[in-house]
Amino acid sequence: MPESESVDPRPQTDRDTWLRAATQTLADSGVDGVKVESLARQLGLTKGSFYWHFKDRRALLDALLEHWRAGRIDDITQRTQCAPGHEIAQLHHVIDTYSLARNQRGMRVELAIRDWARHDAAAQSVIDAVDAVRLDCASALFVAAGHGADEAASRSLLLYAYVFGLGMMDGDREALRPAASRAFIARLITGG
Amino acid sequence: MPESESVDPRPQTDRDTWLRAATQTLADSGVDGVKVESLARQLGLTKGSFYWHFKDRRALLDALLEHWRAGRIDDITQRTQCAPGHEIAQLHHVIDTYSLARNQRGMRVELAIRDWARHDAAAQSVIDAVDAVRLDCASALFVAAGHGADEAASRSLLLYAYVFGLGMMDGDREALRPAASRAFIARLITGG
DNA sequence: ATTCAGGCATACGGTAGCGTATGGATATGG
DNA sequence: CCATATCCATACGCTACCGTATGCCTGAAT
Repeated sequence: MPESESVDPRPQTDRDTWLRAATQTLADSGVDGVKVESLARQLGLTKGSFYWHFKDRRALLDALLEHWRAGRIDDITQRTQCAPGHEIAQLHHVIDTYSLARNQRGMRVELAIRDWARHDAAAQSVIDAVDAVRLDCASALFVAAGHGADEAASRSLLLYAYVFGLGMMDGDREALRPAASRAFIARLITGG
Repeated sequence: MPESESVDPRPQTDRDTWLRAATQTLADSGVDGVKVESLARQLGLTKGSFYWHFKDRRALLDALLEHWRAGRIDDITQRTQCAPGHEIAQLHHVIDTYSLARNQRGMRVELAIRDWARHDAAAQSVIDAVDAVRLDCASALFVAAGHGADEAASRSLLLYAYVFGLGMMDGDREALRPAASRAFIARLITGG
């Protein structure tokens, strides 16, 4: 009985299969669409498999949240690092990352989790943590570009409220927003 | 047997009771929380009452959507009329209407319907109609204030994306947005 | 008083989902 | 060859919800 601290060589292979399917369903149908038996049918498995990998449905949802939180924070910290003097350009890149039709899937996941957070404390906690990092990183860029702390915070809030509001208003179809309009709005937000 | 055209003296009293309860539940728990038997318990009634007033659950949801659509469009047309020369002030009033903590309930209904629209064509159609009126009315104010058509459309989109994005980001609790910050953001959006 | 329709309760069948219990299969190490 | 652990299927009980069928009650019209 090796009770040593060498816990797991690689036990997450099939667990991640469930996580991926759940994330996809979350993006497509919201958190209420993430159902154990529904996912099992989709994967060609049964509940027996699920309840071996997860204690219950809630454990899957918590794992989903944790995975998303870690991924988002990694993404933000990477995307907000730039050479001095290029802060505004970097902020424009952040805006494009969210408002471009590419990676529309990420936006759907985000919106689903935000809606979920309206009824679930754990989801709200993850949203709060991710938003705090986002606003801090964006504010740091604005400050590095020469703005005051208050203005930097205001512009950061406007930036993220805009990109998520836009993602909510034109779900996937990007009609009514030509490139010139997006560029004009981005300049208003960044002050560039 | 009076088969005349005098159809209904007042048959909507109890129907509206169901509609009000459904709207409240929609705001609190999303569309998936609007359940016939749950509403019946909440109202101290049973399904027998519900299925007398509504054909099925879908009829309740459709009535909900239609009621919201009519109310929103009335509200917009009223709120975007103003004396010449006061267009920017009127736009600031529109922003305050949404971003103020007051009538946070209206925001919750709005967010619930927007999330609902991601899976339901009827809800999406209502959202599209309301958004079109909103953007048109706001654009008309910007144009009356002297902006070009393209800039007016861009600023209107930024305005609504911001207020809904903000409503989504800080669900009800209005921390991190002091009055000075809100005023600064509003000036950026309106150009005032 | 009788009739009749509005308004609601009760009772039923059916579906979908959650969680548990248990057994089968495969593989790996002793 | 056997034992143990991993991974999954089957089967069960339970609950919540939808929609329908049907019956009760009350007030108003005749």
